[in-house]
Amino acid sequence: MGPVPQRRPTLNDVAEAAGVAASTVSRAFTRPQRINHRTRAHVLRVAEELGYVPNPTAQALGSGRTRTIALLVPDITNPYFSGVIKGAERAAAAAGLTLVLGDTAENPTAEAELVRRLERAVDGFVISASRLTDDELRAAAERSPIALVNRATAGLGCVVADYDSGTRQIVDHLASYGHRSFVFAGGPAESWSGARRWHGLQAAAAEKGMEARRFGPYMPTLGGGPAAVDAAVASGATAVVCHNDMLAIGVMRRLAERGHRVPEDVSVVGFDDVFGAEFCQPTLTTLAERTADAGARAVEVLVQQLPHRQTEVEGPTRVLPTHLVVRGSTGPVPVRDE
Amino acid sequence: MGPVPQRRPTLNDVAEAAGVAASTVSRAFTRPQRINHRTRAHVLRVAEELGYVPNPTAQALGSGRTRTIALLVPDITNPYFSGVIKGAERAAAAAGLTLVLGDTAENPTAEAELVRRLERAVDGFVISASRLTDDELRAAAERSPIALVNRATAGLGCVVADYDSGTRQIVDHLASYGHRSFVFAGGPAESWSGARRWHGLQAAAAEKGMEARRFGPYMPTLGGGPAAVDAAVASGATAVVCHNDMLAIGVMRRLAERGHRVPEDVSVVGFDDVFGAEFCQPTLTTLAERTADAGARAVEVLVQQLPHRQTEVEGPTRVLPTHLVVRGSTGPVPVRDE
DNA sequence: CAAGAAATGGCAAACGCTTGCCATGTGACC
DNA sequence: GGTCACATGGCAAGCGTTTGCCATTTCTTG
Repeated sequence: MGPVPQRRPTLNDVAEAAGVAASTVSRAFTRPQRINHRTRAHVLRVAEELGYVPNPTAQALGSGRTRTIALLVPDITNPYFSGVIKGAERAAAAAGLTLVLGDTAENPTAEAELVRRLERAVDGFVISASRLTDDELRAAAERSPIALVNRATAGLGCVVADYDSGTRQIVDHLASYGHRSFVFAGGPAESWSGARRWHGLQAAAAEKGMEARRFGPYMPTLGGGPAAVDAAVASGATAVVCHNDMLAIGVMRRLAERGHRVPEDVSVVGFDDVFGAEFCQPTLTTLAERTADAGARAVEVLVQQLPHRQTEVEGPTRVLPTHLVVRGSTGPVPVRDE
Repeated sequence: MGPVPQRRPTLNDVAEAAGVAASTVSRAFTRPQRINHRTRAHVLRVAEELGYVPNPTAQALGSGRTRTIALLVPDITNPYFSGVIKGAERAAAAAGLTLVLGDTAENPTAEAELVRRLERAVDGFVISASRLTDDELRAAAERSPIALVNRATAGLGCVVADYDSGTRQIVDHLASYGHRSFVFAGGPAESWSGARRWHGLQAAAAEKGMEARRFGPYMPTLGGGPAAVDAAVASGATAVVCHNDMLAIGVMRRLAERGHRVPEDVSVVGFDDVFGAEFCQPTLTTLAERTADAGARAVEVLVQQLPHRQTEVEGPTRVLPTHLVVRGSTGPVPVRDE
């Protein structure tokens, strides 16, 4: 019933069949220029005939390289990360690497443990929206190459979205609709991108002479909406900028429940432009990032740090552009009768 | 700049430090009952002190088991699979297994190649919505244990949604609204679940004396919408059941573009209840599956087939229930003036 | 044509762990 | 006290590659 464990040909079988030493066969596969062209062709042909496929585990043991990298994300189900995953998947495949996926459940402890657990099994990590501290990250980077997505930590390879420009776009947009203030519904306290977003919003608001207040932290999910709304509404805000789209959509739903109209009574802005932002009700104005690009780029950055890098794709573009997608959830500031 | 390759303690280091043989240390970790309780405690303490962590690669080479499984999905970005991934992730972690993720790009060739490439690197596969033929799957199963999600192939472990019941629910729902016929906008021809869905719909329609017609195949994505709509509208359908939610949403958008109202002019039903279905415009009536459960269950089924299974969780429930979520995209059949 | 360089292939030692088999120690039982 | 089964630990042979080093050949050059 189970699979038949019929022995598969090994490198030695090929060596014997081809009448050469095992080392020659090995090199035929991994060091083409280290071996005579004709010998190589011969070996390859014999290998082909035998149906030989190198055993990745043995290769890893021998070489110390697993040709595998790990991608850690806080929540696989969050569509924001789907883009990162997809991009990383592609880039990894292109580089001949296998990708293992880890869900850290938005949890620093789980993240640290996952790193620990996978450390020996992979050649490096891409960590998206890490919840670890800079020191923890640097410590981990002592042991494995690491590239970060949406998190800048000195000394590590990082790929980040351009929040300075992005937040300014948001603030300008709100200002142009006459809003004189807004509320920021913050996400997890450990979120680096959350901090960047708030920082950028504050700076842009100051430039424009607008008032910005922060509430939270809230869960960056639909479920975070109610709490955020209740606080924001109580404060009399005319616009609420949310840590991400999930929260923004949760906020809009809660607003609807409470009888507030979007955007007539209050404008809502999100971050990420996730799948769904363009068909929720109303459609969501949000700051779009190039998530797939970020994932792919991070893998490239990581590959640079791997021993025996062959690619030299390195470009300076590690800050990825963002752009505001204006939809139906933002509008003119309401006229209050007070 | 790169990580310092400081040597990590090996099993032999621990053995030496503990004054026992390497085999004893090995067994202390992997065969608790094969060794004296006190010796084990001692070894474990020494290992702890040294910061020893077994090298998974070496373990794999020695034992032939990688403690890693692969999950193959047609499209990581499709929120339907996010649930499966999440469930599989959890179950794998619970079983102490590492999960490798593969995106087959809805492509049988890519899928087959991925299996081939990972075969030696993992202990088994969970394949979701496989596009391979039964024979191909069985051939692959000769070499590695395989569990299937939403695909039944004789001889393999399978976890499927209860489409017979689900499609009947859909048809009953439409019938109760007075629809006398509907159109099915089909997905990829190789899709097993697509076939099951259509089969169930047909059977249920026949029971109810309704007429059902099938169009397609269409891309099971937003982009598939336009083509599906153009065909469906031309046929004068009052209801269109779509292969999945992505297509359904694409269909609704196209309908709106073409000036048709949902559900007043035409009702739309999807499958999967993906994230977004509850807040698209209008909200989508759809058949919900327990995707995370399916992912988790499939991993359990796979684990059963692995050598040295310890769990005996096996239950007969491999057909997971489905339920229709009625929302705003379905309504009474329109009164036509002809 | 000699001498040194470069190309090529082989040998054998890792890589770090697992596991079959054997030796010893221990207590049970008669 | 002797026999035996069992518990426990050690030995050493793998597992299938990679790779440093050396020996031969084959080229280059002056």
